[in-house]
Amino acid sequence: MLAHAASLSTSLRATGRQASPDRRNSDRLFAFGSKEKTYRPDEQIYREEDSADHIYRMIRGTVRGYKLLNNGGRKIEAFRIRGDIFGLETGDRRDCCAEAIDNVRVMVARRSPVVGAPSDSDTVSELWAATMKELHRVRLHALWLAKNSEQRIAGFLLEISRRLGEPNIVYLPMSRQDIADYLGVTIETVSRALTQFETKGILRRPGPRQIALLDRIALHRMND
Amino acid sequence: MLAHAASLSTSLRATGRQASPDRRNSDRLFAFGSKEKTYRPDEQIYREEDSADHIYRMIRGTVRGYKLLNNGGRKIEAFRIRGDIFGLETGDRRDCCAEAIDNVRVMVARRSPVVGAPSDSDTVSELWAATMKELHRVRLHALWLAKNSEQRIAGFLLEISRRLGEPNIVYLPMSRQDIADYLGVTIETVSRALTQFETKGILRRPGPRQIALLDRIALHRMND
DNA sequence: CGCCTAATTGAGAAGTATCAACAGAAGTGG
DNA sequence: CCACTTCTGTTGATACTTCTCAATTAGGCG
Repeated sequence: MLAHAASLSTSLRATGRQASPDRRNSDRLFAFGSKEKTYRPDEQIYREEDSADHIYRMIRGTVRGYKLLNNGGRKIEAFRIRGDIFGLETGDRRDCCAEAIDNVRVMVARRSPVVGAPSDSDTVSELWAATMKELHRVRLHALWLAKNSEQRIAGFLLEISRRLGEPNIVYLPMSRQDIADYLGVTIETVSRALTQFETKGILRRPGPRQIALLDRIALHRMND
Repeated sequence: MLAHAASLSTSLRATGRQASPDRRNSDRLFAFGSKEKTYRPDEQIYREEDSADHIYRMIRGTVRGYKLLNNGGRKIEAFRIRGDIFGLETGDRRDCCAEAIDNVRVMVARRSPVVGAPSDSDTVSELWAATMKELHRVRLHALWLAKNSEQRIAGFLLEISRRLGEPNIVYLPMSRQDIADYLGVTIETVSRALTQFETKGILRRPGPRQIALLDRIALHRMND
């Protein structure tokens, strides 16, 4: 029982840092009867109002989590990439959709055994870590409410680059429409900001889906 | 142990609904060695980078949780009112400030005993419920990224009215600047939207801090 | 190559911020 | 009690940002 307490406490403290995509970080969550599934581009993983029976860990590819707006629009809440855990809901029904952007491979675990496995303290700890990480991410996203389009797009580039391991060239898995729906702006605004950044020498675009960040400092300065 | 599993599961499911401000909902969290504290208007409760040792439950008054932006601005992340639990952090340091708006009374509990009390399944359950409720709230807030000023202000009025129990007249505890910083717009934009709503007969303003919502349906229509 | 879709660019309209002026309420001191 | 100050909120004019709609270009793929 003390072990339980210690691990829960540890997980609460550990989530200030970003968890590595290392599989071991969520081994316990997906230890019992979990299985792998694959999805094709634009294939739905779950819809709003589906029962929230399972949680997922990304193995490969990119997933968009989004809500359909009543005006016909769409708001993307998160992009999930390798190592991310998603599908943690507040109720027993999904409150957003999830669908594959490209070819996706995930691990799927039933939520009930995970939630109801109290003797395994590591499982509880991992669930806390994943939940706290998600809370932190959403809080940061909500901060963008006070930012203009340039700042949002700069922030997006830094975020996606960091999560992909800061490669020389970022290969964007998502379309301009996806980016726009994530940031709450239009595709034209995204496009214009990228053009402007390229003009200033902040980035270079070898192709529409490829972006080389030449000056991360400049991007950081916009947000701070 | 099965009781633990059941309660954890239950709390996950229960948080889709809004918890009532009833004290019993968080009795266990504040059962051990918690004490009450009061704060005067604009008094700081904690700062960013303070150690996140305690969690709080609102008894009376209103608190703003906010981050200072590097451009000198301020982004309010949440208003906390009677019954709300706040101070749940992802790391061991505060990542936002909290300060009293009016005369505030809170219950304060050390986080460590709460987190490290595994034998009390209700405590774990309540911590889950509070965390999940917070996650849900922040997710909704992030959705406003895609909304214009009119929609944000309509949404704010509905939110604050609902949380205060939908009285005939909403007495706003916070200033226009607070509202503006919460929504990511300017005070002038807030003011103009209120004027426009009043012109349309959607609301009436007996005073600057008093708003009578005459047509909630119209406000809902703006967001949907 | 030719088709189809995604992305970019341009022009004008709409939305929002900025700056300035004004109004009203609350507090202060005579 | 009144004059004065101060603070908050509202209103107006203008500049800037972002959206909308349309046209064009660039890439991907048969």
